[in-house]
Amino acid sequence: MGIKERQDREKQAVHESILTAARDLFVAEGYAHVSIRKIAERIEYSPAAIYSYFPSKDDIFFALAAEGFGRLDEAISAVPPHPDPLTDLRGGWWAYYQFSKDQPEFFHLMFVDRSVPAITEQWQGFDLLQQMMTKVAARIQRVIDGGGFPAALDPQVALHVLWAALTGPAVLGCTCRLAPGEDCDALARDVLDTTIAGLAAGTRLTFAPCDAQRPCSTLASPTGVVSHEG
Amino acid sequence: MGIKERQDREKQAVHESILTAARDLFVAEGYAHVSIRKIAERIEYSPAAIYSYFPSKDDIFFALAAEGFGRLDEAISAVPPHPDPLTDLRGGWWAYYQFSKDQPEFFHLMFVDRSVPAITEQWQGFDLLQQMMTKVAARIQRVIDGGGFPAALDPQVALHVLWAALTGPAVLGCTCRLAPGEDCDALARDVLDTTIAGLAAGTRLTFAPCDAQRPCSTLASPTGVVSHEG
DNA sequence: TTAGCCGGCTGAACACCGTTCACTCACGGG
DNA sequence: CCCGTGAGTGAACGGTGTTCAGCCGGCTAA
Repeated sequence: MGIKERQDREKQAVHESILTAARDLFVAEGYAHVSIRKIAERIEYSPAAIYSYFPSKDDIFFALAAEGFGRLDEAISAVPPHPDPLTDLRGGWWAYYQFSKDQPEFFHLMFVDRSVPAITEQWQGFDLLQQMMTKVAARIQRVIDGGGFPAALDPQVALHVLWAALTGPAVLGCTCRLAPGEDCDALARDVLDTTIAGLAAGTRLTFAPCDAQRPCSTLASPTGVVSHEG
Repeated sequence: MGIKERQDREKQAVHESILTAARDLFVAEGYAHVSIRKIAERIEYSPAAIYSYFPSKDDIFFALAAEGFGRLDEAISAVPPHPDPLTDLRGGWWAYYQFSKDQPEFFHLMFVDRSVPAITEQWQGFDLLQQMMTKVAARIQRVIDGGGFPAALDPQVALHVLWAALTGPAVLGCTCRLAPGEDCDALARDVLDTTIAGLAAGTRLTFAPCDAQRPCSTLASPTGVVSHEG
């Protein structure tokens, strides 16, 4: 009896079409111009129908954010490895910055936006983000092993410092906070090189990272709850 | 005949009360929760009345952003000068980061928000921003003169690198992109120290700043750009 | 084959939003 | 004193996210 299966497939197809419509609108016109009614019009359903697939508009954007991490991971993974660990690390971070230019709406949603509370509330729950961090930490470790960074440097700390520093030019770029004509790429490159140089110089660092191995607080909220239904 | 003067004063008072109401709502509930109707209710006028004082809601937020630059300038100026130029510079940038924590809504509006086009369109028109940049450039010059930074370092470039780098942790902090329990202050401190160390190390920089003295008419042409990105 | 149920979907509505506009009416100028 | 001006209003327009009663077609059970 394949009826149930067919129905499930049909449901899944509509679910997917909602995300596709949202994504298309989102990329083309930006987060602010995506509305439930526009999505509904695209998929030729009534606005109310969407609510049997997603509990709220926010959940659609949460799903898009999750997809964004996949895209970012792909973009970073697409960089060919370089034999020199430092150049390799640099390439990975440059891909992160490039992502903010190539997919500004995704970048903004993932790393800047405040209007989708679920994204910040479930920040720890983005597995791909955690995996990317692990991969980058490994690259940093290789630099340390190669003598490019001090042996005392904690890869997790360096990761956060690089991430934070490079997020700056990415944000200034995608929110148009540079003078017209100023080259955001050059600024990002300078920030990246300067940060790498600073790390190499063995600056004393104070940040205490949190990760699965090293949970850093009792504040760890259970979260959960998001039922994308099934 | 003080009638005109009184009328002007009254108009000015209402104008001011609109900004006050908007600011109070804005700081208390965030940009997203400020509406013309709520402002109108606070000042006990009809929503339509506001439109004879501001052409649109965006213009109210533009005015608040301009005010924000005043607040930021005050915050930075309030840091007592330090005899050591590098410590002095560090203190100024720390005040910038602290501003993002003390006035997150203002910071977001000024440096992150994309929903008020006027802010980015008139970015160059914020005199206080230009003045702040000039002041910071002077502080950087003092560090250079004191030997803390290489003589070849362009203060304007260093300014942009520091600004961009430090904006990163500020954004990650005020958009809740760190794990709960992770210390954003420590991260900001590390980014600041790392960036300063990187600048001191004499990293070759490529950014071409624009300012009144050095308008960058033609799009800055990066010389010999590396291609990690492909 | 048919009766009945189940659930996906719709239309209408609610409570908001920014903005516009015809209108009122108190006030000041002549 | 009368009239014009302009500040302020109420109502409306078109939009938003979201909810809900009810319809109806397809599936299941008899």
